[in-house]
Parts: sequence; C-alpha cells; structure tokens
Amino acid sequence: MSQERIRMGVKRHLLLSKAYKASIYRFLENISELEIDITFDEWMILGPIWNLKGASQKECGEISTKDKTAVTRIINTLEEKNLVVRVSDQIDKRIKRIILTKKGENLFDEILPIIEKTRFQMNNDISEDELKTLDTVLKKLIDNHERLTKS
Amino acid sequence: MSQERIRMGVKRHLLLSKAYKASIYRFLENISELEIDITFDEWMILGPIWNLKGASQKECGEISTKDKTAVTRIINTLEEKNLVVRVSDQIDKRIKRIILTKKGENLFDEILPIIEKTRFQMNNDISEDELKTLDTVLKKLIDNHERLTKS
DNA sequence: ACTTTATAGTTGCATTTGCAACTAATATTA
DNA sequence: TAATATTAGTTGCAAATGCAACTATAAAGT
Repeated sequence: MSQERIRMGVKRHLLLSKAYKASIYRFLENISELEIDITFDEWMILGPIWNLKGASQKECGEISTKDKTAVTRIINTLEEKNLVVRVSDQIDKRIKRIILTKKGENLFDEILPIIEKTRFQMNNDISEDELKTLDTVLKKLIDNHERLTKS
Repeated sequence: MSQERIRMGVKRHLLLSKAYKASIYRFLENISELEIDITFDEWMILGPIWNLKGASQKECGEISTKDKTAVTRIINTLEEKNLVVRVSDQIDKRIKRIILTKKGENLFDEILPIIEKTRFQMNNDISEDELKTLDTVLKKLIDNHERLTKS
C-alpha cells in the first residue's frame, strides 16, 4: 500500500498544510448540507468584518492573510451578493470600512452553528491542553519567521 | 493600533494558515540568498521524489496535497529544467516513476543545508515536547476530518 | 474471455492568484 | 507650505489552479 511508503517522510510544513486544508474542507462539507451560496474565501473575509465591526479592507487582508487585490475582489462579490457595503472612513478617506448588511447578518446566524459543529468535529480526541499547546506553538512558528524578516 | 483590534479574534485555521505560510516564506527567503532557480511548488514535488526513490506522480500529489494536474505540470517544468525524468513503470504501464537526474541530485546537495537552517530558525524557542505535541495534534486534526469524509 | 469499473496521467478551459503599475488621500520633512 | 514619501485600495495582465473530459492501462465481475 502506498500509504506506507508515504507515511514516514511527512514533513511539518506538509502537516500544517494538510491540517489547514482539513479544517477548510470539513467546514465546506458541513456548509454544503445547507443551501448557502458562499465560498470559503468569502467566508474568510466575512469573518473579520463580523468580528471587528467595520473592518477596513487592510484589516480583512491581515487577518485572512490574503493579498489586498484578493480582498478587493472578494468584497466586490460580497457586495454583489448584497452581504456587505463599503463605507468610506470619514476621517481617513483612503480607508473603506466594510459593513454587514441585514442579509449579511442573517447569513451569520445560519453559519455560526456550522462553525461550532465543525470545531466540535475537528477537536475530537484532542485535549484542552493539546489545543493550547497547538496554538502556542503555531504562534511561535509565526513569530520566529516574522522576527527574521523584519530585521 | 490595528494589531490590537486584530489579535484577539484569531481562529485556529488562520493560525494554521499563517504558520504554514511562515514556514514557506522562511525557506524561500533562505533559498533566495543562493542563486537557485526553483519555486516552492517545484520543491514540494521534488521532496517526495527524493524521499521515495522513484515516486509515482500520484504519490507526489498525495504527499504535497496537490491536484494531479498540478503535479503533471510541475513535473513538466522540472523535466524542462533537466532535474528529473519520467520513466514508465514496467509492471503497471499507467504509472510514471519520477527519477532525479544527476543535476537534480546536485540541487539537493545545495538545498539540504537550507532546509536545516530553516528548521533551526523556525524551531527557535520551541521545546522537543512541544514539537511532538504539535505533530500529534496536527495528525489528529487531519484524521478527524478524513474519518468523517470517508463514511 | 468479455464487459464493466477503476486508476494514472494528460489536456482544455474557466476561475483565481499575485505582482506591478496606477489613483487618491494622508503623513513627513525640509 | 511645498515637495516627497507612505498608505489604502483598484486594475491589468501573466501565471497558477482546479474541475471536467479524455486516453491508456489494469482489475473485477459475470
């Protein structure tokens, strides 16, 4: 079985990639059971908009680690779907704050339970301590890289 | 500062994504110091070829979690760069085994130290125990997803 | 054996990505 | 305060991605 040939040599960045994709696909599979017209990338941008109340496009990009061009275009489609609107910041007119419409808020009411379900499924057989260590170590990995690029 | 607005609400899949990207960018930055003509995606395919000795394209895809079409095309460019050759499996003629050329092997001699350096940089301030837990938990996340899709 | 089904890999095409160049607005500094 | 540099967001374009359809080979079912 080719599984055996492979298992041994799995590197950490591949585990990271697979775990990331797994969490995406689990969410997408759960969401596909409902009739919700949204992609994962759109969701990645919608998340910060909900969390931050009036997130700028830049903030959306920072959180989702997406290129600003990607953010621009995803928000274009979110606007077309009437889920958000762009509002220019009155103080700094370069900034556009993204606001959820009523329809966008309703979407959240539908999706939040799915996020909970996904989290429950993914965390099966993993202890609180393990999850805490996971987050700590992931942050350290991120910091270790950032510290070296900034200098 | 927008960093403050953001820090609080970071979700696990975003940490996974950022940690993954961090490990890639660190490697790319290290590799850019040398004059090596290779992209990260090419490297993702080259890795399994080296580890497995005569990996099939399917195996390359499984390890790198890339679509088989992506694998086909990356191997096309690796062949154009004379780093690998395709050899049909004599027993199962559907399978193409990918073999490193001499030039491909030489490339490895250059890159292996960079991998070591990258690993060293990324693992700074992270204990062996933490790394072990990291891998364990990542595998559990992957398994938790796969178990649910198969059924 | 022969028909059906499954697998490995390739190609075409539509979508997504990400860099570079651009606009508009703000911040810096001389 | 005029000149310069930065920042937020947009657009164009070339490259990368991923699905669907295809070929060739192998395996399974009858």
